[in-house]
Amino acid sequence: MSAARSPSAPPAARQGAGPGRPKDLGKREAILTAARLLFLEQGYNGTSMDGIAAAAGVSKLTVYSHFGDKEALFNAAVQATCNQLVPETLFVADTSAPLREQLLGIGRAFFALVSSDAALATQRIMLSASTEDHIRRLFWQAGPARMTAALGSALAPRVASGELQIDDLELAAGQFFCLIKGELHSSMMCGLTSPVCAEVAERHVASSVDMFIRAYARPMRP
Amino acid sequence: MSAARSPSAPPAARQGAGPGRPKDLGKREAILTAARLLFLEQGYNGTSMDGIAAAAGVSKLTVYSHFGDKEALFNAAVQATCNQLVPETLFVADTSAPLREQLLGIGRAFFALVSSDAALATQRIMLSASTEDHIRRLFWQAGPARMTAALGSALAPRVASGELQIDDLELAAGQFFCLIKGELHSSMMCGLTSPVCAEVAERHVASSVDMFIRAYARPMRP
DNA sequence: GTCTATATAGCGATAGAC
DNA sequence: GTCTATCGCTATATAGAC
Repeated sequence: MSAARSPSAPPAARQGAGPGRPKDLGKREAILTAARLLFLEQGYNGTSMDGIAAAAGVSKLTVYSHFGDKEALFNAAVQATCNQLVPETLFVADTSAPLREQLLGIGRAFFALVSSDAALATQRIMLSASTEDHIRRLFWQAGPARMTAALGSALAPRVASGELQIDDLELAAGQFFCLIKGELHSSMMCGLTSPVCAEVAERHVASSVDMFIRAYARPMRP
Repeated sequence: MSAARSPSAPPAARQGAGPGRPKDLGKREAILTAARLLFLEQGYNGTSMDGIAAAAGVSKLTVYSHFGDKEALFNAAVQATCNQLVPETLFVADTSAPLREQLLGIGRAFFALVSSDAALATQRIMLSASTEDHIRRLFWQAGPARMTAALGSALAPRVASGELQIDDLELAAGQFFCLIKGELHSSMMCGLTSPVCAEVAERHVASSVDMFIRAYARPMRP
């Protein structure tokens, strides 16, 4: 239902700029881009190699020649997406700003990250029953584990200075991220409130930060 | 690879007790039970109608005669599982017990619920990309929405008495459940720490409850 | 009302031509 | 190195016998 292309048309001059560039890398990149998009949109089982080849503008055998089989292509797409989604420098331990401002900044960035369409789709794929456990663990290491570790490091100076009273830094970091995600994130994963308006998001982040501060800020007895 | 049954053997006297019972209801129930189990174990796409028929001990056409097609059977399985998973009476507003004890009881029950294999599998199915949004919303109404509303009602007397200082009850209830689930739940969804030991779970619930109390218990100025 | 056997279609992976 | 055409397998859904 998609054979509208005449078989004698030259396939070149459609992908990039000049015909003299190395075709290999361009096609490989196009395949990987198409695979990432389709896997995120339709899941592993819902995506066919034919569809990836068609979306990339290449033939199916070209896909198989670059990546071995479907699972290898899926792994490559997962790696690429994870590496792009989580930035290298997550949070700077900015002890000069007030605590609430620092937490608000981290909370806004994290909520925007997990609320993005790409992240929602990634989580759907990762938590799907058809995804194997070793892929899920790979995602856990590349995503949530790095986040909690980074937040723990960012919060350590506040604990050392006595501004925060936290026994278990990793536990508190996990609690912070769970609050920031909140039920809003769960409802988005369930298809409700798909694009949450900026004002609602800001109020949600502020509520979470304030609750975290009330629970962990220095109590009355120094 | 499973044709070990002789075709001349009578298929009766294998399902229930007596041959005089109505076969219709028994087979329908068997099909629904098998469908629920397999859908939870292997997801929608991963489960075949052949597998359901084999697990139920009936033929494939019997499945099609009772439920119209695969999607209708899936919907029926989802409805049945949701209705069974969430108990009718969730929490009693036990204002006689101390606050911490009440929250610990609710937290233990909720954590045990969302950590059960059935609930984990249900959430995998619900959040999967292949599940349609209207099914997800149905699950949201039957599950999380009822939980937060019930906890809000259970906490209302504590707020009225001044023991808790909460502006938005629904928000606080959602925060409580997010804390109880915590990163432990996310890691379980990702295949790590599959059966969490009782001691770890108890410490996790207690940490969440204590943080909630520190954030929302009556401040120093009455 | 139920079962065996089959039609139809889509997908993953491959053979051979250019 | 790339494309067209094809094999083998599986799954949904159905036709006809008992």
